Amino acid sequence: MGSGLRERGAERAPPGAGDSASSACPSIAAERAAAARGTPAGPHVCFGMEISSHQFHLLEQLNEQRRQDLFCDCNILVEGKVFKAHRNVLFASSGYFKMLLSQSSKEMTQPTTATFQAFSPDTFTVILDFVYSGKLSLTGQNVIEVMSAASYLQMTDVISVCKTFIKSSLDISEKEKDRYFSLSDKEVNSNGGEQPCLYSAGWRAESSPPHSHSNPDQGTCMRGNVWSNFNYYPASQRSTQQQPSKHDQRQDSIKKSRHPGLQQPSDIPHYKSSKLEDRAAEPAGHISQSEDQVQVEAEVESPHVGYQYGQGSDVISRSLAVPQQERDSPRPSSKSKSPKADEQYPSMPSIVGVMGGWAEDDLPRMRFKCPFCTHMVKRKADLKRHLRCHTGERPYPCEACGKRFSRLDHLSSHFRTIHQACKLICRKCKRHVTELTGQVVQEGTRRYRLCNECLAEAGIDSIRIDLEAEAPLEFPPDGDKDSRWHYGEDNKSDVEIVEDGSSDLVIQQVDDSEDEAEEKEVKPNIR
DNA sequence: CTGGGGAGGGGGCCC
DNA sequence: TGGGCCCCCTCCCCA
Repeated sequence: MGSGLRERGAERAPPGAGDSASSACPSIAAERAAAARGTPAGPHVCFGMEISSHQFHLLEQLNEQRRQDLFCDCNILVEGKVFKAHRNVLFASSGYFKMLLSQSSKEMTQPTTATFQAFSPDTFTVILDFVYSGKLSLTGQNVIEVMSAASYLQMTDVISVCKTFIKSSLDISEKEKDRYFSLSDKEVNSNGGEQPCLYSAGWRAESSPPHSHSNPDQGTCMRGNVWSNFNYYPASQRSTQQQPSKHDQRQDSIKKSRHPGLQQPSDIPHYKSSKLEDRAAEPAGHISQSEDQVQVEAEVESPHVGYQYGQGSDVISRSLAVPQQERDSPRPSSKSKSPKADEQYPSMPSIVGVMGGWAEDDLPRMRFKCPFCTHMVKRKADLKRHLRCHTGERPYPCEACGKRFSRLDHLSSHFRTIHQACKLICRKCKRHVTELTGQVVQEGTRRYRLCNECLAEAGIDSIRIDLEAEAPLEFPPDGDKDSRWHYGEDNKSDVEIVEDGSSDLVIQQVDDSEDEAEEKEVKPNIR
């Protein structure tokens, strides 16, 4: 229902009114509309000159009018508290209001009234302040509710920022972060832009925010536990990601179909936890995500986005509105381990042990409750692991294909299955194969086995490959999750690869004994 | 349209 | 406490 109405609303939307799914800020909407027309936004159009403060002042004026209740033609009732606003601003900022107001647009003479029970007045204050100022005041206490409200109101950018806020509050070490960068650099260098992960592209590469309503006090101020002015630039204004290669596009298509965002963003924490979360606040069926939203989430999921770690007062730069010098400056040393999330981000919900029933010995049993949902676990470590499904943190990248995982065991499983062809089963006929009856076929970074019959059927000639070349995919040494897997770097020159011209296939002779030996050799390195 | 299989992801729990 | 295994579920692709 929601999506249908929303589409109708979008159809009626006047040009430049902004995209329901992606524009939470009117000025942003105007810029996007201009971009869609292939022209620069606003003042650029006629005179080629830009009055950078115009949009900011315009918004400021609208905000002032709202405060003084001037020209307000929309009343929003939230749990008994009345908020005054301008319908055109709401229309341009929220997909929900766009739908609502486009339906009631005929009665323009009467002020529109909307009533909400799904969130608190405080939460709506944050939302409305953002709409009229571009500043989102997030705290560890309100972020979940703000995200929920933004979801309700179909304000994708706000959702994205909330997600990033939560994500950035995780305990991700500096080392890990550096790994992202080095991985990114390496991929860019070695693959000429082929990389399925959107590590460094995005805001960091952005030389200057396209926002013309740059705020003098832009940036964040951490006052106690409160993050104020959690500013950001909408996803659509960030630099575009690098073009994936053919192979990655293929993988991306899979990813996108399965996960509407490159880095598994369907692990959109907010949605993903839905099975456990109390979703009473969400309207039925409004969750369908638009293309824009997918795009936004794909970019937001980029591990670097908005990550500027520091200690003490440096934490300020963690926000999305990273000061320019911060964004351009080199990353801090990877050797300095970042403090735990609890210490660094005290405003995040803490892990709380609760009494969860009774053990067999009639002693109360301590359990740990997830601060984001109703899930309870027996062990703190399990809760820590569980929290990743809310935050979307994926600290374990596959060096071979770049796909990231939230858990090391999942990564290991993925690697064995996809890149090591561990299953002694012919992928085509499903028969068991041995080193004599089958061979490993490499297709891109994927490896699987085919029996000789299926190989012959496919018209693929086999070739004996030096066993040293049999292990182009290595696990990192020494259990360090930050270590990387070297994708044939050392062996590359020795590998005799036979490519099947038609299908980009590479055949390697199966030798199970050696393969297993390789596995044994590899396995200790996983940890 | 449907069922089977592959892959990913989450939880429980052992080491 | 983290790593790893097992189990189960869901999603997606394909025949």
